[in-house]
Amino acid sequence: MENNTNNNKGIRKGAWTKEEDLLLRDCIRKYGEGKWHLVPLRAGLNRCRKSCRLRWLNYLRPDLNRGFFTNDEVDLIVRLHKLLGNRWSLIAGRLPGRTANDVKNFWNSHISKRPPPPPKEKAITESNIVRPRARTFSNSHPPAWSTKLIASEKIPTNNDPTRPSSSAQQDDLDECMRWWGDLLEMSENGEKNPFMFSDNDVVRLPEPGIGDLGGADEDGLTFDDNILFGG
DNA sequence: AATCTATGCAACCGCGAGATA
DNA sequence: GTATCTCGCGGTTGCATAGAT
Repeated sequence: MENNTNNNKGIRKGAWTKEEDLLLRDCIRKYGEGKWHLVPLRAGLNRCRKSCRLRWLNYLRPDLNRGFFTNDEVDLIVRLHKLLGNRWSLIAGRLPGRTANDVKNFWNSHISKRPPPPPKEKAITESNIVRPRARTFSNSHPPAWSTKLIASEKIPTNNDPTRPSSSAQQDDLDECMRWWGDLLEMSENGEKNPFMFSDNDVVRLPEPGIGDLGGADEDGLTFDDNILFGG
C-alpha cells in the first residue's frame, strides 16, 4: 500500500481512520452531500473526492443497514440480478439501507458461489436483460403504478423527521419486496407488465415537482434509475 | 502453536454519462 | 460542436481474519 499516500500529491490512500471518518461526517453534516470535489478541502482531508464519496456512501451514511442479509433480501437480489444483470446500484436501490458495494460483495462472495440451479431458467442474454430507459409520462394520466412506486421509493434519512420507526421501515421493505416480487413474477411468467414498453410507446414525465418524479431525489436516484423497462 | 488457505469486505481504478463553459 | 469537469458505476485488488491442517 505504498505508504498510504499517492506518490506525488500526498493524497492518502487505504483504510480510513476514525479521525478521518469524523472529519468527513462533520463535513457532510455541515454542507450536505454532493459537491464531492469540495469535500476534501472542506473536511480538511488528504483524500481524493472519490475516496470521500465512497467512504460516505458505503460506510458512514446514517441510513445504512449493515446487518445480515435477510432471506427476503437475498431472494430479491437473486431475482433482480436475473432481471438486471450486474446493475448493482439498481439492485441496491430496491434494498433500503444497502449499498451497491454491499450487494456486489455479497453476490460475489455468497450467491455466485452457490451451485448452479437446474437449467429450467432461461439464460440471461443481452436481449433479455432489462435495462433502464428514460421515458416521459403524461401529467394528467400518470401511470397507475407511479404512486405505488413513489411510496416505496422514498428512503428517508436520519435527518428526516418523517423517518419511520424500524417497524415502519420493515413495512416499507416488505412493501418493496412484494412490489418487486409481483413485477418479477410477471416478468418470469412472460406477462406484459407496466414496465414493458415498446419503442413506439410515447409517454411524458410530469413537470418537476409533480410527484417529484423528475430529476434526482435526495438519495441521488434519478427517475431513470427508478424505473425498469423491458427492451 | 505455527503456518497455510479461503473468505469477506473496504477501497481503488478506469471508464462512461451528463453538465457546463 | 467540442472540450473539460464532475459524478457515479462496475470491476478488481489487497488486507484482515477465520478456519483448516
